Formats: sequence, structure tokens, C-alpha cells
Amino acid sequence: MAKDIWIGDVQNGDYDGQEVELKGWIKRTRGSNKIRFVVLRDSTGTIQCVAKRDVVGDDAFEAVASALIESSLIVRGTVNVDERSEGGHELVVSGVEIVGPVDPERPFPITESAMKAADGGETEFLLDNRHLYLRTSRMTTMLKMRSSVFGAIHSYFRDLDFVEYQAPNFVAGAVEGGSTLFEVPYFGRKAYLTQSWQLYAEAAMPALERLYTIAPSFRAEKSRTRRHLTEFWHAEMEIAWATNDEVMNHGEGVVRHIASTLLDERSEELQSLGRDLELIGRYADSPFPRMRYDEAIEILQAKGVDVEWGQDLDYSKEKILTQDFDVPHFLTHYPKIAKPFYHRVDPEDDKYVLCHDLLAPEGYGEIIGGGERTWSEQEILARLEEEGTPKEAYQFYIDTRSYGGVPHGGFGLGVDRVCSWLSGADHIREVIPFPRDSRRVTP
RNA sequence: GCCGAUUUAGCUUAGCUGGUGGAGCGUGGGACUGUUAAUCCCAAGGUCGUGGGUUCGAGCCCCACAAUCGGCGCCA
Repeated sequence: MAKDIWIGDVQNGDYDGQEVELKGWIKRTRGSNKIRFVVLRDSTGTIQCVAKRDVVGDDAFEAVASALIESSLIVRGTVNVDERSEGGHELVVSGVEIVGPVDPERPFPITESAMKAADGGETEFLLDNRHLYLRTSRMTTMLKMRSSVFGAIHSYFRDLDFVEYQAPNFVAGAVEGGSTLFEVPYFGRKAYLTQSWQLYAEAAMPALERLYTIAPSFRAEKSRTRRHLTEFWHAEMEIAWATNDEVMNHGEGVVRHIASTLLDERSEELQSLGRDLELIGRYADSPFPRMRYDEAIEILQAKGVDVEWGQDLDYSKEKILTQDFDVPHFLTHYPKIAKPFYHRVDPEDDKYVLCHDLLAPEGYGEIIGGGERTWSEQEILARLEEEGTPKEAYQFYIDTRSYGGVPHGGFGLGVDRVCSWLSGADHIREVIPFPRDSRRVTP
């Protein structure tokens, strides 16, 4: 029953002149009462199948003629090289079996008009029918790109002997501000969905020294932007004995490795999305410049932007700043008052913390946030006090500093944001199969 | 949380100054032996988001609500 012939291989010329059996779904049909053209789709590509009435017989011909888009079929025939067929190959059909028919009362709803209106973006209708939209060529392309991005992150860290490590998704305390926590009932108590793997990773840092994960994080932000999801995939790393600069080296390393992996594995997909391969090549090959927060403020002020020292840089300002960037840039050394307690204060100037954000070009904004962690027990207690954060929820975290605290750091990378940026998507929703935002948890 | 916009057939849309809502795709029927989103002919399919108001008369004007979309704040 398993299939062993893939349409992509047929289009590559692996079966020219041979008798084959193809399994797939109807993408489109056309023809007359004597000859029918069925464009068959599988996960690897499409091919035109030609059924002639006098060859296949009346019954099979009528079956093909009445089969609607997205019916599943098994088609037997001979592979023919023919310029008239898209892809250069076609199947001259000798026999057909309709496996899963489509009811004419309920034809496949994702029509050309629905796709055309979306024009690569998303409409309410397509989001409501996401389970069916997944099998269109644009979504298939996005999902293949996404798979390569995940694979590249794993291979980057594993090749450097990082250990993959899992943290719980039910947690008791916040990493970011408490207002963005999803509260869930937990046997009469309250628990929250995790916002980050970080605090639990820091607990394992003395055991594993180099660790990473790719896992979902949850943030109850009512953000209505093309960069936000409430459930997003978070690639995080934590490394012992490392400085802010050394952590940044890994951030740069993994992002460049993702870009070069996409060029290796998905150049066809990149091109079908209209991406310039030279541009992606530049992301893979160029070093990412590093700029201190103060420098960014000066640049913005010189451009006439109304911004004061001490403010966190919001997206509208990031956007102005990144306009002139042709590769991602790191922003480092933010003012202490703009960042939470776990960022280590710069020993050379206590107005700053040793942190970094990586800003993607082309208007895609922040894709990495990270830095060196506050690692001594005294410092972390002082920072919590300064912030007015109650220390009870973080007792286990403070404990990790009491027994052999060492300098360390890490970062979190928004995997969906990276997918969105590198594929040139109009919206982050386009790169995840079932997007979750403040207005949508279905389908 | 704030600001702005949209809602007409399964989908995508047109709709003039307020005077009996048109089309393309899809579906069904018919014609056609090489089509590329095939083409040609025909048909079915609409209480115009919901509720109220103004008017002799509302898809169109007013109010409320809802859903959706875009942007901001916050972040990955």
C-alpha cells in the first residue's frame, strides 16, 4: 500500500518511458469529452496526467471526468517526456482508481478566487479553512521552509555539543511581566503557561553547561501586529562561562546557519516565494554588526525621532533604525531601567545591562533577545528588590546562585519570526500551520 | 488597552443621487480529441453581518452591537 514513486522524481526524469503508479490528489482538471487532463499533486510536486477515452475505456473516463478538485487517486500509466506539459513530463494514463471522492454538493472551498484575493496574505475565510488551506502550494512551501529552519537550529547546536533539554510548560511564575501570562486552572490552584524555558534552563546550566531547546512559549499579549502570536516557537540556549559577546556569537551563528541551510535545502521554495537568493546569501555570509543602545539613540535623534535615553526601543523606532540595515544588527547595553532583573548589570557602568537584541532587516524587527544573566546571589536579590518583584516565586532560581554560581548567558530566538523574515511573508501567521492569536484558537 | 477600516451568493466582488441587486470563479446540464486558471452555451444559488431608527420607499442615511482586518503599545 505504501507508495514508492514520487511526482517530484518523475519530473526529474527518473522514470522516463516507464510504466508507473502515481498516488495523489487532483489539483485541477480540464479537457473535452474525448480527452481529459488531470493535474495530479503530491507532497513533492505536480504532473499532468492525460486520459483518452479510447484508451482507458468509458467507465474510467467518466470517473476521471467527474472527479472534483482534491479527490484522491491512484493513476497508472507511462511517463512521457512532453514539452506541452508543465514540468516537461506527463503521464499517459492506462488506468485510474478514485480512492477518496469529493461530493459535488460540498466542493473543495479553497478556490482560485479565494487564493487570489489573499495574494499571499491571509483572509478570514482562509484562516477559517486553515485545515484545507494547508494543502495549497503556498502553505506547503512555507511548511517545508519551516521544517528546514527547525532542522538548522538543531544541527547548529548539536554540532557544537549542546544538549537538548526540556522545561515544563506549566509554571508558577513569570519570566516577563506578569500581565502577559495565560492562567490555567490546576487542581484547585492556579498555574500558568510558560513564557520561556530560560529560568529552568539556568537550573540545569551547572549540570549541562551548554543546552538548548525548541519549544512553544505562550504570551497573552493582545497584540495585533504581523509579528505576534500568542503561542510561538521559541529556540532558546543557555551557556555557562560565557560573556554577552560570546552569547551573541551563537545568536549570529545560528541565524547565519539557518540562512545557509535554506539556500542548500530550499532554494526552489525561496525562489517560488519571490526571494532573492543573493540577499539570503548575504544573511548567511555577512557578519552581523553590533551597536550599543546609546549609539542607536544618537542615530535616531539625528534623524529627528523623538526618543529619550532610558526608553526601551519600540517597534516604530526599531523600524526607522533598521531601514538602512542590509543584514541583521545587534543592539547591546540597554539601560538597566528598561530590562528585567535577570539581566546582568554591566560591571563597567551600572547604568547598563549586558544584553542584546538582534534586529532583522526588511522591517521584520526583533528576532533574538538575550544576554548575560545576573549570576551572584547578592546581585539577584538586589535587582529583585530594586524592581519590587516578590522573590517568593523565584526561590528556586535564587537557589541556583547559592551553590556555585558562575557567569553565564543565553538567548531566545523567535523561530516563527525567523521563518517569516527569511520567507518574506506578509504576516507571521503564514509560516505556522495553525496560528494562535488573541482572536483565534480555531481551527 | 487605544486608533482606523471592513461586512452583498460557497469564494472574490460591482452596485450611480435612496426607487424591484449584476458579474467572475466554483457547482449542475450541454458542446468540443492537446488543454495549461482551457474555451463556448444554459441553469440553480441572495431576508445585502445582527438589531433598531429615519423615509412613501434603505444594500446605500443615522444609532447600537458583533465578527473580521490593519496599525500602535508590549515583546520573540
